Amino acid sequence: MSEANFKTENINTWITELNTEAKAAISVDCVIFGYEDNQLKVLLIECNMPPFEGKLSLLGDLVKSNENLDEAAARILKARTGLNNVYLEQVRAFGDPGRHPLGRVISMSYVSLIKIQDYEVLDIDQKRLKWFPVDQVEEMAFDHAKILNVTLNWLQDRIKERPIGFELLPKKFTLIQLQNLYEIILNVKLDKRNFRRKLSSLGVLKDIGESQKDVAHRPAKLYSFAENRSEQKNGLSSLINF
Amino acid sequence: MSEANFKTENINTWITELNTEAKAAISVDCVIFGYEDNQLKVLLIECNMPPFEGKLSLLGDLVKSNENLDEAAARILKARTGLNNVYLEQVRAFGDPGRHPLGRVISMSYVSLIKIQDYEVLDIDQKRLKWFPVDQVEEMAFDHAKILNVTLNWLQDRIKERPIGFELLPKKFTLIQLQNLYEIILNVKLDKRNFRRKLSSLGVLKDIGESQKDVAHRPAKLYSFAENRSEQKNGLSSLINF
DNA sequence: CTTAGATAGTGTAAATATGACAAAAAGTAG
DNA sequence: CTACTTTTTGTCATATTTACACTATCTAAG
Repeated sequence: MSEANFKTENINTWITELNTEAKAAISVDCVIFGYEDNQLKVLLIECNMPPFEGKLSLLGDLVKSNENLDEAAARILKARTGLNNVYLEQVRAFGDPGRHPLGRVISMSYVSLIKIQDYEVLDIDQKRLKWFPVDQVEEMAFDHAKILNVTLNWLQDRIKERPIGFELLPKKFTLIQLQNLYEIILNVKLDKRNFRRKLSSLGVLKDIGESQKDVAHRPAKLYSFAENRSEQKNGLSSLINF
Repeated sequence: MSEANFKTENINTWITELNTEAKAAISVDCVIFGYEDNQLKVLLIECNMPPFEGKLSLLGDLVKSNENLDEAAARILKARTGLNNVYLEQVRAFGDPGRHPLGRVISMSYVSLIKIQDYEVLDIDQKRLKWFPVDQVEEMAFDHAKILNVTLNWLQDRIKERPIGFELLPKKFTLIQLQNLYEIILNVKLDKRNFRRKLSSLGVLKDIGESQKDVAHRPAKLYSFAENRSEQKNGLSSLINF
């Protein structure tokens, strides 16, 4: 019986354990993605905690005692971007002992997708907060490089299955913008005509009858995202042809 | 500034917070699935902690201070089933305040798929441990009904994308068994010929040249799972025709 | 040995989805 | 009105999916 401590089904031992060795701090780290200049970017802050001074860090905070995990993530997101009601979802928990130099901290990573244009600079920490292209992020604090990596892989999987790419674009976007977004996030080259055919069969695009302005060529039509859960049968997997 | 506590980037406040309100107990709850008698079953234990005495509970334990989350899950699984090296994956974290009557406990749910025939009864707690068909689980302790529900949905999504159904069957199985498994987990009716064609195109089935014994009819051929990551392009989604 | 009973195993044709591919249309700038 | 840039659109060959029913193989009973 050294393998597992079944005393934990005894209430007194539970109480004891709950108050001693098993306690840890709980945090949430938000991986906030944006899309700008044909690049997938992530919002990071310069860390000032030893031994990671100067390294980049995800936006995280401890979870408050009266708060659930989703609420904590929403609070962090709101505080950093000023945004409410944006795409926000838990990815998974990271809890290696030793992942935090000050003690045991279990962190839930959340992914958020925001329309970068809607983002208000709330950089109360004097310029320590910046968008970084995901493929140009150098060293990170804690295990945040791993968290970012896992979360990015998660996003790549998810965007193939569900129509969430829109969350990263302005409310009105062109089909080329949308295609570029997919090409960049998935690191593939897509066929324009096939991409459009697939998308229109999904029925989530709404032609809003407007066009681009101020471009020195034929303006592209603008679309918006119409939630329309009709034909999600095959997801978007087949957008991809290598 | 009332929205988020940015003092957490100050090391002294971090240390303070890490040692006061933000601490919580960390646990892992394993949702251990098995498949038997044409039913998807989950291994549960009768809870003896007030106020949930007599209710059913997932198999969980506190995470030890020197242990990471995956290790904790593997330990619990080993202790309860005697099994090592089986399918085990983190699903997500549950951390509502108040989810545990004795204080704040953050729990990571893990899903495990086991070949129920390999399971050794390690019921040191006198018969409180039992397999329950997932659709016949009545009241559960804590928020375990929610955890079970989320995890089951996760399994249903995942089994459509990756060839993990095998994990629930004996090493040698028939195609009909495999089809039944999918039908029951996904709650759909599948076409025998289409199911087989799709599966053989995936290239993960190995005909082991044996057949069923002791059946009063034509015996079915036995197959085993051959890890063969060739053609996972479309997953198994198209197994399904409604 | 024959037959009945039970379940396993197999093929094909029609519809749909995919992948590869290029020319015409719509605007701006000079 | 011409040159330039970028958007938009269709078709055909191939692959995949769906719908559908009969034959093969074994045991058991007579």
